[in-house]
Amino acid sequence: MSSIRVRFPPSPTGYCHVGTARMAVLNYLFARKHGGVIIFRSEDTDKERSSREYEEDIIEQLHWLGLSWDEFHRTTELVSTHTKMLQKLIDEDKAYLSEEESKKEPGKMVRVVRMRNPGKVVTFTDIIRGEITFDTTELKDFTIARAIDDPLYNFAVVVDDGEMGITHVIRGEDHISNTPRQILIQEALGYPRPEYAHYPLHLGSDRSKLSKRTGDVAVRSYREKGYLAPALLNYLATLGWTAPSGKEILSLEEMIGEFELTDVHKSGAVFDIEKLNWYNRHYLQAMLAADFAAESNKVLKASFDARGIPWDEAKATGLVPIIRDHISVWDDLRALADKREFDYFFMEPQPDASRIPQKGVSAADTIRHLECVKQLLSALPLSDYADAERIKAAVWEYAGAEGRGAVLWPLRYSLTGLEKSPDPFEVAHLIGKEATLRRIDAALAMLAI
RNA sequence: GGCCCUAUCGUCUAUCGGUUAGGACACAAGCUUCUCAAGCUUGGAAGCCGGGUUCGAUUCCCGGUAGGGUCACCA
Repeated sequence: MSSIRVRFPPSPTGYCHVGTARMAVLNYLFARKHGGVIIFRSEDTDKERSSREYEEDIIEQLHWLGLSWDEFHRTTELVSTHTKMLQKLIDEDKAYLSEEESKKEPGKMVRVVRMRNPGKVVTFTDIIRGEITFDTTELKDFTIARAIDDPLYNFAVVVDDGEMGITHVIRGEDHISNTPRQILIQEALGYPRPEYAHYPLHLGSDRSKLSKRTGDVAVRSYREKGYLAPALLNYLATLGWTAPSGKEILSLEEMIGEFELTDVHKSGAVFDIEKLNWYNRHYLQAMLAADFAAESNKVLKASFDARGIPWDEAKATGLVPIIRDHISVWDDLRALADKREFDYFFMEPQPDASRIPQKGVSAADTIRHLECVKQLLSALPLSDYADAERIKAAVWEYAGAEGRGAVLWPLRYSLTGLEKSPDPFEVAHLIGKEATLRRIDAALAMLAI
């Protein structure tokens, strides 16, 4: 039996940020590794900026990533306890009500609660960074509540952590300077001090704070672009943590098995979209064929529908293997489809006559090659079109003798109308014998003019 | 600016005083059925600077520099 208790304390003031996800992942791995309890606590003390919509998004995205928790709370639902503790501090003269002019609304008088700062040196041991010391006198008598029934974050956090028996506070290093304040409140209230672990923040490509300017920060936008949950999860976990085994590709279970807070790095890491893409490609390749095909067809169909091109499910399904090794993210497929990269599978291509011959090869020779290939392919029984390898075998000898490029380029270009595409055998296999011969004829006709 | 934290290839990192400083992403070249993609092979690429400690420092200590964080009646 473990007594470890951690928390996910996001403030619902925006859509689930990748930083929030990373915080949750680290807490999750630690808690699950040690059989601890995870408490999701929505830090909604800022009533003006918090909203249920954001809270729901955070819950939805964390679930999408595969994370879970054992208890759910909202800070604002715990205010009566906060008020009680605030009053206790005031009664003991460890805090006091202070009548001052409002900073937010100049001219208006408010009664905030200020901590009576004992002004001492606070030292705490961080699991990731070791000993950290602060002289708290410079903090003066800091504010802990806007009013007796309206606590500020630093106060609410300490009370909630204390009441919920939190044993490990795992959070980003932006909170490291909050820690001495919180320890002061904690000591005044008599709560035990939890273990602290402050991990470094991840940075944007220019090493500044990751923001909308340096890249996407919302988990939902990665999801919308077609990143896979296990890929984002894997990347986020290994950004700032290295598994002892040295493995870079790890499932959630494997990460739990290998995770230790002491292996979390001390320096900030740049969020590298290229590496995320690599992870995503890996997980895309690992998808079950049927699942991949279903999603692939969905994305492709949306593009075709949008452009009014007739949809052919069977052809699209045949395309799946080609798509599979051309994309890293589903968005890549969307972009390819919108750029008409796959249109030739569904409709006649629009080749440019001048580009049918391979560079340096005459039109006359090209016509001759195309005629020969046409003979070979037309002699090939329909059943052989079920296998690209047999189509290849049919023309391979001729192409080898006459120059592969001189033969294969016009073949492929005639079938696709594109300078870049999968090989002609694969294409012929997918569009079938009839279309293959028809397209060769069309190319021949263009060249004859 | 004060305080706190950090510092190895372009990026993510390994190294826990002695290594030809290893790996991954990205990049380049070559190969593999014309093009593209994938794959395979090969290659270039790093210890911020200055002092110590030590027989020996990337590693330990100090200083500098740089970057980040934080200095709210936000969280």
